[in-house]
Amino acid sequence: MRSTTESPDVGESVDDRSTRARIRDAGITCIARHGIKETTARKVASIADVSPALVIHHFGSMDGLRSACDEFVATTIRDFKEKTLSTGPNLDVLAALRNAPNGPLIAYLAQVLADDSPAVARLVDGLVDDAEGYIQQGVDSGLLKPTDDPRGRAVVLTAWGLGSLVLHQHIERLLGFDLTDPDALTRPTAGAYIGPIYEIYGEGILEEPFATQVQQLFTESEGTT
Amino acid sequence: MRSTTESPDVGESVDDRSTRARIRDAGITCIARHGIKETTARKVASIADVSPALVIHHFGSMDGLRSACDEFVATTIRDFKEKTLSTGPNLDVLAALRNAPNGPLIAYLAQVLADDSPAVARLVDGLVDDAEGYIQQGVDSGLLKPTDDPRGRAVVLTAWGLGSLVLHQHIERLLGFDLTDPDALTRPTAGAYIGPIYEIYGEGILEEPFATQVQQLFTESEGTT
DNA sequence: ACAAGTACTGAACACGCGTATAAGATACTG
DNA sequence: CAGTATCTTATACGCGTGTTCAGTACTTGT
Repeated sequence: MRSTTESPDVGESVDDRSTRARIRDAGITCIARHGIKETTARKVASIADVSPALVIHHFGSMDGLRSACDEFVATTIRDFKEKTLSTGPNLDVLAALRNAPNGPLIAYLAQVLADDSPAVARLVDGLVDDAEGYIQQGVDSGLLKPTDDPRGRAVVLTAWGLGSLVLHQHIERLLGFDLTDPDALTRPTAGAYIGPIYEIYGEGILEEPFATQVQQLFTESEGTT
Repeated sequence: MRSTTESPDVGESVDDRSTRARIRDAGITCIARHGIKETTARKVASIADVSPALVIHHFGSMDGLRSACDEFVATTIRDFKEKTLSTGPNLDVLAALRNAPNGPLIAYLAQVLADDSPAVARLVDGLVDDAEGYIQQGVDSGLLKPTDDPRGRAVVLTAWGLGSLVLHQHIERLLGFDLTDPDALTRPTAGAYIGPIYEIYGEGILEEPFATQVQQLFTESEGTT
């Protein structure tokens, strides 16, 4: 079908290292920087150094570009997770993604998570699935306490991680720690954010007698559903 | 100055129960339903059943309307919190707001939290302050464990609560529980969300030996700042 | 070398947007 | 009653948007 100067039988990868990929990456960059609604065909075109018409020519519409960006980010994340799955259990949903090299993935996520799309929904579902797996690993290896509701715990932990990412501006204002920074974990202010988290993860925040009391309150009202 | 058919010396309240307030409420409703970027002068005008020009006439610009909405929601929340402050400590940032009667406050928050604005930043800061106060109360009364970093704990807990709110669509998809529902806490699916949370709040998720290990790791790298 | 098809651009279209302006309606003040 | 200030609307302007279209450069297959 289409080829540049290389062998045309590779299909996807040839198609991808060309202008079309540059435009897609420009879209990801623009969304990561300015958000979805501020990402216009002309801005993307200017970043990719092409004409606005070419954006439409390659992706059909701005919606098509959006889908392509979502899809690409999702598969990139999935691929990267597979590669680093052997790192072992991790409670930070984003820990693995931080080391990913392909552009501003985390900032893109922060912008896109709030505004729902099918690809993002699938991505989040995948992250929850992974979290559930990681947690199970942790339980098996004796690092994490077991639970009656592994799925619920995975959803809550993922929501906390991703939700904090979406609110990164507030967290940065309040703690001086920017979650969208790729090197966030090595910053000196990282402890201000991670410290309280692992304090809660470690021992909880409820005093013992009250903890078991609340615990029973909620294990009564469910469990039989 | 301005009055309808009532005494003109009350100032604000007279100004407020009239068309201007209807437009402001229409703005809040529209933002809560469709988000900020989708909230246009014409849509707001249609909801308030007035002409688009009147929106500008009363608020100067769409930015003015946005500010007025932010301000109104913020003061409404602040007022309501003051009224129900005697309820005692609470770990759910939104628990108090749920009972607030004035329209879709929570849905408004969910739409606005991601997209920063000065009023929202102040509101979030206030919520963190309140959380810190609540937590201190809890510690004093023996319900909550003390911490070396009360501020950090308050920020993290608030971020978790608000972040989950922003991601309500994902949580609803995964757990069947809608955080923007004013009566969310009475729904039968509430336990699926609240259960895991209070399990973590109660006992944490890390097994004891590993917990203290991680704990020391992070108390070493900070504390001296 | 020639035909065909693809990559790419510049200009233009229709549309929805925020907003200004002028005029009409309405209600207070004297 | 007239005068005046405010409320409210209809209309229109300018702009940025997504997208279309005609046309040019270039690459590819034969």
